[in-house]
Amino acid sequence: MSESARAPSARQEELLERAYRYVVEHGLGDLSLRPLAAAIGSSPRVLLFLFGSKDGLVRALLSRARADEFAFLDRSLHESAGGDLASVVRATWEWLVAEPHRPLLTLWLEAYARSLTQPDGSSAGFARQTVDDWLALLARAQPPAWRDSDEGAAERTLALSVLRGALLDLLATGDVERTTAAVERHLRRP
Amino acid sequence: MSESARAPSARQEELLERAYRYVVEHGLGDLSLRPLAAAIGSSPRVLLFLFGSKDGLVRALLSRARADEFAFLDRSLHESAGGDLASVVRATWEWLVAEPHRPLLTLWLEAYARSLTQPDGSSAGFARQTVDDWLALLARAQPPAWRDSDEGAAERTLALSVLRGALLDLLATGDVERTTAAVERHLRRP
DNA sequence: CTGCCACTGAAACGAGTGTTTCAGTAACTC
DNA sequence: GAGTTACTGAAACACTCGTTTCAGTGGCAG
Repeated sequence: MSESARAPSARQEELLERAYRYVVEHGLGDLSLRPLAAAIGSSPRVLLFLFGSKDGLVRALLSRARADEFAFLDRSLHESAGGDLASVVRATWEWLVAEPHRPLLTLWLEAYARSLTQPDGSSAGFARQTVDDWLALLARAQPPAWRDSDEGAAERTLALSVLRGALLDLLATGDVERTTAAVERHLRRP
Repeated sequence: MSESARAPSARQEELLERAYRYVVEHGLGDLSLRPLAAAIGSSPRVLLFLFGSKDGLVRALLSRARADEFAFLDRSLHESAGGDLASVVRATWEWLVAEPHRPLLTLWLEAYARSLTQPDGSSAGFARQTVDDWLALLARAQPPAWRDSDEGAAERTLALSVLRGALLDLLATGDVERTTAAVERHLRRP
């Protein structure tokens, strides 16, 4: 009856944190319990005990990744409180372009692709959720009247597309200058 | 000495074609020789004989996928020959948004993420190559003088970002109207 | 001291993996 | 007919996988 994922214990949070750092480095694709356990000083037995199954562990890791995303979302929302859409986009791009975030963003993309490939797997809904979350964030930076119009929806969808499209380019080429210039070019037209 | 991937034989092309159709449906992530072979009326032995290894097969599949991409690239280039950047982008989006292409584009995204996660794996360079190919296509739709400037590079990088960002949104939400409106919104400003 | 509880180690289980070995079969060349 | 070439089937090999079984820890409550 035990051995499932109830309220997270202290040990569970600690191991999740270490596993998360491991996954950000190595990706989700060929994640395997034995190498992971060895790297973070644990054992498959314990991971299975704490998270119920490998699937449960992956779910926990993904939700941990979303926590990172949320943390930035909140920070970005407060920093540019009252700012217009352009300033939110600019602040977001600055965060995306920072080198230390690169592995995290690669993991994010992997989870995104995963949730599309296997809609019923451990990463189900991941892609859909991030789209909704970010659109909601951008909506808050729009004037309330404009926000509810179709054109307002198109405007923030476009803003999100520019950010994510440029991110795809950045992750593949590493070309900060060109991708930043593209984002700036988008922003310099009202 | 034999059993490697030399000049593609007739049988090899036939099986590659069937395997490709299988992979477009099932993804690359948990591709496995025995189920694949069973589905396309072959055997692991034969696939290994014809492609040398599973890695060789995956490489062949990815290059087959790129052939699909190239086919569209060429068609798009001829159809809108002499057209401006906006018309090329519009034609491309029409192709991306067509329902039958959805599984292919999901596979494309999976390969893209793969090549970022494991830069030395079977899909090495995939992301980088598609970015370069598409940027080159868009460049041909720009006036020769403008094309070589930094602003020209930023303009086509932005165009590509809009297309791929909107594609990410489309694949996750399936919302054709909103994503199309976003692309159109981008196009309606010179 | 007793019982409970969260946690852990060692080893095994059964299934699935890519790959290899061995033994062919059909077709085409000389 | 002999030899070469391209292809194929059945079975085994050596592994890794997630998961389970069994047998414990150490700590804290009654």
